Amino acid sequence: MPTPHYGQPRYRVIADELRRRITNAVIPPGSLLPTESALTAEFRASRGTIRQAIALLRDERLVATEHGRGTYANPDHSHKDSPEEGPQVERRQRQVLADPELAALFAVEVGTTLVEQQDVTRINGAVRAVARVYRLQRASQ
Amino acid sequence: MPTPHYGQPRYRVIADELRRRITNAVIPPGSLLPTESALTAEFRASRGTIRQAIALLRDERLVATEHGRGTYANPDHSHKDSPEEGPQVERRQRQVLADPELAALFAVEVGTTLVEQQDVTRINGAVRAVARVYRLQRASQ
DNA sequence: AGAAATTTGTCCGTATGTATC
DNA sequence: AGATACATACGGACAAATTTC
Repeated sequence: MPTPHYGQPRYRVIADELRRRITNAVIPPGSLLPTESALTAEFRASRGTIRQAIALLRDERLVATEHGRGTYANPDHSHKDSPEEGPQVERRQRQVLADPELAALFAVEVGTTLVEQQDVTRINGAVRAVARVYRLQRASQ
Repeated sequence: MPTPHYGQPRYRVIADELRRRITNAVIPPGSLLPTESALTAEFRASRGTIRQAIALLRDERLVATEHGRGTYANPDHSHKDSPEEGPQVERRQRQVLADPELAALFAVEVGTTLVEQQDVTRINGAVRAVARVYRLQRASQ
């Protein structure tokens, strides 16, 4: 068979199927996925395609791969039975003292009080990004 | 042809070199990187290896790829032709080591390499805000 | 408008290196 | 030491989006 990939690419279809099995606990949390060669046989895809699919799940932190061992499902078991889906953001604000780099940027003395706002973005409980925004403290009148 | 990868894998070495050129403006912001086949010739690596290197930079948001067009360096066209007085943003990426606080958030070891993206927003030349976003660096594939 | 060339995207098959058991 | 499994790398083929003529 040539290489037709109308619509969804093969590796995405395979990733979707594996994701379904993991979220439905067909592949239980903490257990090993089938080996790459087993998946190669099951999906009739090449190893490269299987690895592309697994790489997608790895980016979602849905699996974790260990060299020479295998690929584990759901490594972070924050299993509070909370069916969270979309990203969740925690926002926190605090005062910090300007280090030399920030002081130079804001053109203030080192040690000047700055306001730091920190946003922690989580996807499925795993931290995806930490954003910190620094501003000068607002001069009150 | 054998496939030795002593020490650093080739795609990582190539990614490091391309990252250097971009941050040193040897490849100016907004410009196109050499095509995959050109990079194949220059580094004498297969196309797959070149694409692996570029994928790393894409994960760092250091480049952006468009199907049929090419891969752009530093996709942050913040300066248009119009001399606006609005806020101007300078974006910069660098790799930093996780301090204890970030390590705890990302659930990684202290010293793990993170990607930091810093945006400095200026209004009329004065720094108004400094934003730093931290993300995990993609491990492999 | 249309065909050709260019460039990235997907997929395959294979070979070899490296880590774990 | 041997077997198993993932990691890296090569080369070839065709698909799809864009640009060029």
